[in-house]
Amino acid sequence: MARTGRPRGFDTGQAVDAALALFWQYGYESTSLAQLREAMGISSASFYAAFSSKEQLFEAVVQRYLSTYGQVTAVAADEALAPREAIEQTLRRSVRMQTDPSHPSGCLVVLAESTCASGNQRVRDLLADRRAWDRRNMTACVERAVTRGELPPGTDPKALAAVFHSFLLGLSTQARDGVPAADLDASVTHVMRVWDGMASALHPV
Amino acid sequence: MARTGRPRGFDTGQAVDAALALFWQYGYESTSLAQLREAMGISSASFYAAFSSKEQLFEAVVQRYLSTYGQVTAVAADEALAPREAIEQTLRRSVRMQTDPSHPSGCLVVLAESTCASGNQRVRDLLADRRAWDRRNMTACVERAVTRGELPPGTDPKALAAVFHSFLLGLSTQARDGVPAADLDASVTHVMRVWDGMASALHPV
DNA sequence: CTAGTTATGGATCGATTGATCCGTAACTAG
DNA sequence: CTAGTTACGGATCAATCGATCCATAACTAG
Repeated sequence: MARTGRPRGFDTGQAVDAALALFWQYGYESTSLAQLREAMGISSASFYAAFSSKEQLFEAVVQRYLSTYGQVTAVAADEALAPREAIEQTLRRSVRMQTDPSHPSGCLVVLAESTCASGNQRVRDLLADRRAWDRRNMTACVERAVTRGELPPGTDPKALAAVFHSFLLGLSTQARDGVPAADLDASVTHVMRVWDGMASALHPV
Repeated sequence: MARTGRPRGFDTGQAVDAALALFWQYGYESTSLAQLREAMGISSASFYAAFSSKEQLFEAVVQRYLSTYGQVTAVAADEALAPREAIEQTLRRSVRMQTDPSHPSGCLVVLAESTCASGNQRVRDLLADRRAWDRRNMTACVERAVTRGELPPGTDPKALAAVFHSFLLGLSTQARDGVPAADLDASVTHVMRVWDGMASALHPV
């Protein structure tokens, strides 16, 4: 059944996508309501009727980002994949996504709120939670690899995961600084040697 | 000879240090003039007489940062060191510095302006220049290693440097997210295996 | 001493911030 | 049709932004 009252004059999904592009480019605090309203093509009243506040809009934007672009890191949580493959694919897909010229470079989760006023702790936590999730997935990959006998028993999962996660986080700044995608993709091949170096201890010559 | 006129009632160096702490913690845009003036304990007039503008104060702050905390990455430019040692020390010192609880975590150069309003491009460039400098130093380390016969002739300096630089850049976000220094230091040991893996091609079994 | 110079506190600037309010338009239910 | 509901454009809010101005204080040169 159709809802009563005057119908909304704009598409909420498209408005969130427009906001996503702005928050991704400029970050949370540096994107103003005026910018958002102009990109959405709506008035102040319509904005608050639809999204309640800047912060709640940002939450919707993050949710949208995570369910689309952000999915590139979800392979790390796929237990059907071999652990090494899961991590390598996480890195390669992240490189490709973050350097895609059809949208702002880097990752919104890393860039949108690296530093912020103390009043926006909620926004920071929102993104920090996702980073922690990625980190846990990568750590779990290493732990699974040890269980499966693909890495030596003495492996330190936290330290090894920190290598790949740090590399992943650094991609955002590199992408923003204009490092070519080809260089980044080649560097993924190199960083995966960390894994192989650990694994080679399992096959003594 | 003493300068004429009423003497300054505060120490400029201490004021810059106070500003450094704020910009490091909250970033450039999120640190307000009111915060800065309160931390410095001076009035608006004194502020502008001494520093001209928020942007110029930030430049002084960056200069101060680079000549102190930021020196941890300067070892990468030291050609007296063995290239591998230079890179490893850059990473280890960065871990120690960025996790030191006596000041804000992470690196100001990476965190203070990852995203910004279009009007602050100047500030962004200021920090991006330093990141590019670090990157060039690390690339030069790899190139020197090839010249010195410590890495194979076919090595891709850009790709290999991208591994270490991406790892370095990622440290800031990890430090902000509270990853323990011990985990990060252990991960440096692991990431250096990328270098050793390349170098081992020089010594076929 | 006086004249010149610089720094000070504090009021204040115009612009912009995120957010609210109001009268009206556009729709549905009955 | 009328009554009820929701969305609209646009004016406007208090707060804060970075920055400026002015009268006065505190110093030096002569």
